[in-house]
Amino acid sequence: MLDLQFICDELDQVRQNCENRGIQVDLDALIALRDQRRELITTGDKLRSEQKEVSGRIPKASKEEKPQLIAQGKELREQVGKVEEQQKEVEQKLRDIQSQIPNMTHPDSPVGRSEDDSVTVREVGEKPNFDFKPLDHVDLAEKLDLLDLNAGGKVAGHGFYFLKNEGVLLELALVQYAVEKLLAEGFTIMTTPDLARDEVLEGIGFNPRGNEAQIYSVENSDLNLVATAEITLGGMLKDEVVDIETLPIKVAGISHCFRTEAGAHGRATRGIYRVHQFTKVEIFGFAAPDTKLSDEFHQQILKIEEEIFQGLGIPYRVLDIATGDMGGPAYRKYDLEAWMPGRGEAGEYGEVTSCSNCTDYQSRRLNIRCKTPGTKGTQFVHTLNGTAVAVTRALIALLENNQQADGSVVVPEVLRKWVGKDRIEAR
RNA sequence: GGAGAGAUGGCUGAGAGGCCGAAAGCGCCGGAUUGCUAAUCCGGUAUGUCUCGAAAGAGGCAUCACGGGUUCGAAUCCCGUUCUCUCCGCCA
Repeated sequence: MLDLQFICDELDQVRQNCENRGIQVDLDALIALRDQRRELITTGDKLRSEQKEVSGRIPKASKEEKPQLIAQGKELREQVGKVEEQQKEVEQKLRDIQSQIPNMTHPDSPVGRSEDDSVTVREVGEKPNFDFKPLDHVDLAEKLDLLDLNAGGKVAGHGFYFLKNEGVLLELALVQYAVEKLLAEGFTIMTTPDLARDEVLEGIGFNPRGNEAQIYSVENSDLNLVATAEITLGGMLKDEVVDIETLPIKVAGISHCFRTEAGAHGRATRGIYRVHQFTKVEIFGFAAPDTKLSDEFHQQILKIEEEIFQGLGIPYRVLDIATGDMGGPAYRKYDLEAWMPGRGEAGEYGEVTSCSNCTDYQSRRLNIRCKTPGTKGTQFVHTLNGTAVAVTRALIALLENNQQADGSVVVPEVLRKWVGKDRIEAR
């Protein structure tokens, strides 16, 4: 959520930004509601002030005066009630509009409405040159007995899967590898709840119960299965004020992620590219409210993500995501797309990680602030997030890039200590 | 799951219908003293929001977990929710 004052002060900028991001918001209605709200506050404050004054006189008033003052107090109470009701209504409408407005955008982010407008920053690593027709991860996993999609479908429906044998070891190894890396980078690691309340989801920028919600919600409760540990890690400091000296706070969480993928039918439905549940190691940061600092932090997170894929020996490219494709909370966003030789006709890039600087967009609604000693007031912190490893997609890239002519898959050096072997052979 | 106790500022903790945005202490900031450090003394020190102001600032209102209610008036009384603690039950 953007600051209301900022929206009103910089209306043209905000309007242009909504345009760039392909979001339609009725900003004029917002301004009208803001004015209404202001008026109601002024009237309400006056009435309350009067009410306080009247009730303050009562204990000292004479017996004769009292009944009249009490009657006056009653009258004022009713008026105050009415104004407050109106104010609530107006504020609800105001908030509805306000929360549709996306974050402002980094001046260097490419402007454009679709993912095709995103800019490739760099391509890293050598794509493998196969002297045979490479298989896709589904065929590979079947040969090596790493994955059971049928069983997943039977038990929970399409989009669920069982990992088996070295598939499991690879999942655990990828998690360990990411955790080891993040520890070395000074992150505090945690495992996190796989469920979270509506208000936390909303604070992070997810819409838990809308029509096209990507979220599984639990009936008769305000809980939802999390789509990412970004939700829980960000929610961790909800309503707190931290000393600015403690920033940046660097955390990382291991969690399951659940996504309904509503409306995504038919798009890359084969295999485990688009699934309803996967394991992820997520990077999260709380930074001082200074775009220069949070941008630097953002670059650090990107660097970590890249080093993780470099370490795995998987070729990838970095995309600077276009304004229209980055989602509401992000101020700037990068994606890593790994080379997936089994995708499409002759291999394609597929998204494996992303990282965003959300500046104060999430913290404003979550009410996460920091305080600078010796100064008045508080400021909303900046939040950042990124994927260290999303297991299923990393697994796809890993299997497809490391396949051999005989159908076996070479285990990347860095994972061998956990997988316990160099190569996964067909059974 | 059952029974009970509780939630107060950055922290600890008093207050039990009006004199309470809230004692005291800690912490922090400014100053005095000080060879340095420590100690001592004095003063200041919540957040949000609206109005006025170029600003410094001044004023109104709100906030004692959250949401309702009672009352002329609620941190204080009542109801609901969330969370914490203790005991019992169950359990990996």
